Amino acid sequence: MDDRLPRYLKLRDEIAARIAALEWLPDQPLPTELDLSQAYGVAIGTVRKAIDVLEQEGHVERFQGRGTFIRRASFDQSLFRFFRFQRADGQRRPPQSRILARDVLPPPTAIAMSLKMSIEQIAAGAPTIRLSRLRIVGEQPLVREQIWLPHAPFSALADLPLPEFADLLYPMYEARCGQVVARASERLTIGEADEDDVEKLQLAPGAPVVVIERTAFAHDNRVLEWRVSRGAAAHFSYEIEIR
Amino acid sequence: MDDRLPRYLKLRDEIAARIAALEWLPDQPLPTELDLSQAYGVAIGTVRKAIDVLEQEGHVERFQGRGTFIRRASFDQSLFRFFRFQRADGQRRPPQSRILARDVLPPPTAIAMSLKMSIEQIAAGAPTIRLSRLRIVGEQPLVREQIWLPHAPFSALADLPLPEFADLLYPMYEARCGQVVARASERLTIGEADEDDVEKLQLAPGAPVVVIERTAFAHDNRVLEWRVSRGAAAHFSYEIEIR
DNA sequence: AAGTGGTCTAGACCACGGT
DNA sequence: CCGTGGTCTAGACCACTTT
Repeated sequence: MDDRLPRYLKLRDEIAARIAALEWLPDQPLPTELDLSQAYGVAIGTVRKAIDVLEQEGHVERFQGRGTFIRRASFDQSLFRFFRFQRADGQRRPPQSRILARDVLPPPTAIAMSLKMSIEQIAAGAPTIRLSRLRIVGEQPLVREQIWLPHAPFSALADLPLPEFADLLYPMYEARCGQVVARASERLTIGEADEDDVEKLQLAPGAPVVVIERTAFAHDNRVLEWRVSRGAAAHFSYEIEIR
Repeated sequence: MDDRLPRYLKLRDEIAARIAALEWLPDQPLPTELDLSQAYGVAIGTVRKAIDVLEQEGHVERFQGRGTFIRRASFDQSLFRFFRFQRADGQRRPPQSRILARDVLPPPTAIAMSLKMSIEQIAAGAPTIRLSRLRIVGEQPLVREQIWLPHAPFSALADLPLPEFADLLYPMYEARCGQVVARASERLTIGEADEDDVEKLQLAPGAPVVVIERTAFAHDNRVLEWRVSRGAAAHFSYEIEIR
């Protein structure tokens, strides 16, 4: 704790720590701004500025009249950020998901590193859960994914019958494992269709493929998930605003 | 002007209009917050909130002790956002630019639309300036670009001898034409190497190519430039934070 | 030393959501 | 109706830049 920091930033850190400690879940409001100002002995304007920062960082969301709430990432439309793909009727619905396989196994070193597993865990052969998944819009397989989860917080998913997996995983992480995804970081590259791409996505061998590697984080910066998604480059389109 | 809008947003709009009217250039400070609060008859906190918004939108930049200034876009590193490419010594320097050609001509309709030219202008065959450019890091040609500019504001560049073009265009737009780029929007897709790519970027025919279309805007939302950049997909890598 | 934006306070009133 | 966050005020003091 740096005494040179302004009060509102110190307060931000204190509240961020309580968020990281899971003191509130996305459906429970934080204390009101007045309560916080009294509890920490600062003016309400200072509390507001601290929460401004947390809001900009994506940790909380404010609703006038209701309160301030922990924010959950909502990437329902995330595939559509990268792939233009519409159903015949022009609608955008979350793609269907088909789990092809689930394995419980110690991860390759590179993936253990991406999951920020400790040296001890890696040496001890700590297991992970690997999901292989196909995402389908209409009848067309669009993207195939491999998803790696640390076993401990997600053990409930190691035994769940495959048919009970929903189309969207993040709500399941929250409902079944109490894990809230707060943010993610992604890396895009271009590769070539491998044998599985040819078979599962019906691509020509060697066709260009967009590869998206995503690391998803909790509010306390624990890595919750590492996934790699592959889809035909022909469908790829991505738009950015630069300021 | 909507009377239901809070005061700080109305004030934001007033200042934004003055920015759009080029009342200040990036090196001249805006009036101080105290001056603005007196000029508009609001409290200084309200002025600060209005400027907060303008700062978030990327219109202005604040410097404690110096003042508040119009922001210029600085995409010096913009190619490196998309292409991993290092010099032998690991440094990242802005790529060199070689202008291959400059033409003054009426644009194809699609590009006239992208430049937001009016129907009348298009019908009258209003000219544009087209630059063909190669961007080179070390000895390696990395990206080739076609850049289209509306003729009127950029006429100074229609006559400038090609050797006087600098590696970075946006500072030239400002210095020679008084045009400040405030923001841009980009669209990424994947294509195949065409004949020019094969020749100028030394790619195999049909090799995957990343295509970046950029529209650059002034503070008043005039389109200043439309450009398309093409580079080998093999060098492509892009990272995003999602919140 | 003078002038700028940054922090902090204390309090009033407004707009919205749920009871 | 009450409680929430949102707006607005007036003023004090701090940190930094320039003269």
